[in-house]
Amino acid sequence: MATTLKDIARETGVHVATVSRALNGIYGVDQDTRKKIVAVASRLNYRPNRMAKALATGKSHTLGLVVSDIRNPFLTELVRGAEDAAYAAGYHVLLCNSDLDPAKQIQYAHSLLEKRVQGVLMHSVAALSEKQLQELASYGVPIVLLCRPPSALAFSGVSVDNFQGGMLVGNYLIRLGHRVIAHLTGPRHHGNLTERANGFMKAVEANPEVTPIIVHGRHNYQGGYEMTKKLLAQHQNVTAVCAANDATAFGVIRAVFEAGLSIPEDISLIGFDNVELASIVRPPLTTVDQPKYDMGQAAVEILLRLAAHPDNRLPEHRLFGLRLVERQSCRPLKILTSSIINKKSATKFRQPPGVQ
Amino acid sequence: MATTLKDIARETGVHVATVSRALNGIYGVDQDTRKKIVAVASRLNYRPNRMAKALATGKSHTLGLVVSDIRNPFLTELVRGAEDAAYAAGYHVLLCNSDLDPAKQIQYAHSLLEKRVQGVLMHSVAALSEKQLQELASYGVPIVLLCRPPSALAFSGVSVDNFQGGMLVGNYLIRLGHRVIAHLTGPRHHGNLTERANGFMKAVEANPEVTPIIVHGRHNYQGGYEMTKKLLAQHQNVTAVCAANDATAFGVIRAVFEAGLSIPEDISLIGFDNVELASIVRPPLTTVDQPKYDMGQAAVEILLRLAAHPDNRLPEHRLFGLRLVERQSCRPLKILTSSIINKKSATKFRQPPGVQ
DNA sequence: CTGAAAGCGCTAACAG
DNA sequence: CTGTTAGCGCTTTCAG
Repeated sequence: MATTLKDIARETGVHVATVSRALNGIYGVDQDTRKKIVAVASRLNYRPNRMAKALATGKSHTLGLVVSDIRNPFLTELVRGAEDAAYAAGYHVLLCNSDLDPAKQIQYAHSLLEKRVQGVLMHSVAALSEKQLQELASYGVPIVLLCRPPSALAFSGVSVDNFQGGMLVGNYLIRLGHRVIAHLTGPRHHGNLTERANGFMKAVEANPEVTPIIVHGRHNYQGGYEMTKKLLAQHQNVTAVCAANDATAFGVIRAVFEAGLSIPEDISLIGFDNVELASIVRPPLTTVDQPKYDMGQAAVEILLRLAAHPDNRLPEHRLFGLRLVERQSCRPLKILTSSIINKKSATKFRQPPGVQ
Repeated sequence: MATTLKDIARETGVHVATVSRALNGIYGVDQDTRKKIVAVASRLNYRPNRMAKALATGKSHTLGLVVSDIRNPFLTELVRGAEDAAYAAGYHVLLCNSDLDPAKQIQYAHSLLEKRVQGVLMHSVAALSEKQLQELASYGVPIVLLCRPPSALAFSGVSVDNFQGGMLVGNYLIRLGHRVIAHLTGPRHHGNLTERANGFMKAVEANPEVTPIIVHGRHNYQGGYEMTKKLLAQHQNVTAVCAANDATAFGVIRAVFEAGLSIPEDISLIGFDNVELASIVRPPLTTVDQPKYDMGQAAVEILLRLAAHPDNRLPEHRLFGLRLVERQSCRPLKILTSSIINKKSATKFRQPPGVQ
């Protein structure tokens, strides 16, 4: 069907090896024969069969990428960064959505290995056991973990310091004067989110005058909405809430709004991730920026370096910095000691316990 | 490195062909030898080399998918639908981001063909010439076009009727009583968006009392913002705007807000696409739903059917229905004839020309 | 039921 | 500079 080296060889009257050399621009082919070969190749619309090439060379020029769900804007951005880096290096990426299902994750990983990808990027691997990961690694194909803390497992990876991120958020809110702060987090043992919660608590503990309220729930829009409903019903005195991530924060916005309150007038809100939407929503969301795109890119860079040196496979972990991006969902809280509170804000704004 | 059929054959004392048969569950292998082979295979952690298999069988079990930018939420959803359908059928998908660059698009398509994908899904092919598409098609690999109208080109595809969608929007707004309606669209010859604009105009023309205002610009958040700034400055009397898509509508929201007006009180707004965000933004956006996920899924189904029948390659086009989803960004306009206008709305709401 | 052999399309020494 | 040969790992007749 498709034209092959052999076709060109026959047509040109030379051996396929020569055609191969000519087309691959290897030094050592007569200019005239090369010209002729190239001409025939283009006339016949020759397209090299990369699978055959890959089989022969052992290089598929393909990477695997498994994420839980590409529709998560955080992951979308990460994937784009990865794809761009791969493309720039002449690689393609096979995209897999695991839906956080460990079995599906493993299955995908195996399929990828069978397709002889030269490396695989994995996100949301928290649910995999160390044994499972080791098994995958045992095939000799480099694996880079996305958004997992640097571990003793000796896997390469890219991540941010979530603990520090949590502290960042906590301190920010405290510095603004908030004293009753709710933190909406995920399920009880979600690695990254728990780290954020811990960081937050660390900040709080350094300031005995602040009261933290930790709420567990689903860390998404719906979950944020539900957690906030509950929160608002039980704690009239919160003046600030920080959410596990932006998606959760969006749910908070809705719930706060439905409760007849305003952000940031009554409740200061801060998210985490800085997805695109954070700047579009109203009020524009103050949040912590994770360099998603760069992380995807870096992960591929590490992967390719690892793939290029089957010897010297020293794992590498890149830790990215976090940055608070202030928008309009937080406001400084006037404290008792700050003498003057004008009428308007006194009635319109929620005040910390004791103020009213 | 990796264990191969040959390894298993040696270990088991049979020929590789037998091993192949045994492992592929082909009828005609002694139960005992099969058992032994399977045992050895699993002991050696055998993973078939799919590339070799693909080379031998001519089936790569891989599909190509080129979109402009996965970060476009519309496309994200589409991609997810496609990936799910592919996975369900035992296929993988290679994801490519072309950034709407025709050269990059063609280049990606060629790379995919060289990797012997069994089919390719392409979005945003408007910029490609018929000749270019034909060239790609000439390789005999089925191609399904995403979001292009059924054409004479005899390509398979999935799409919606954008013209009808435009009418749907126009009629809805007219029925609500709006008389000066702006339509924010894209560049002058953007196929789909132009169709929507045409459909909108069709609706308007059937109602002589309605004044349409067409604004061209970039069909994204920023563009929507800019177009609206201009619109509001030049036309004090608009009471409704429909945007080319949701992203544009989000820009409208911001601009309207900054102008000190409210949605839907002063301006009724309607989008197109129904991306997830549409229900999250405030006010929740009334829009036209495109079944993105289903379209991605359907496209893969068509592709696989085409791939399965190299003979009988009758192109198939699936046209999906559009559905108006009413949320809270539009309000009915009180007309002169509707006798009573209470004080509050008279001062607070914008009224059509002549009312104030 | 199983072995032998050829082949998928390309690369990579190794000779000439 | 170019042809020969072997081989990547698996499938698939064709014999036996």
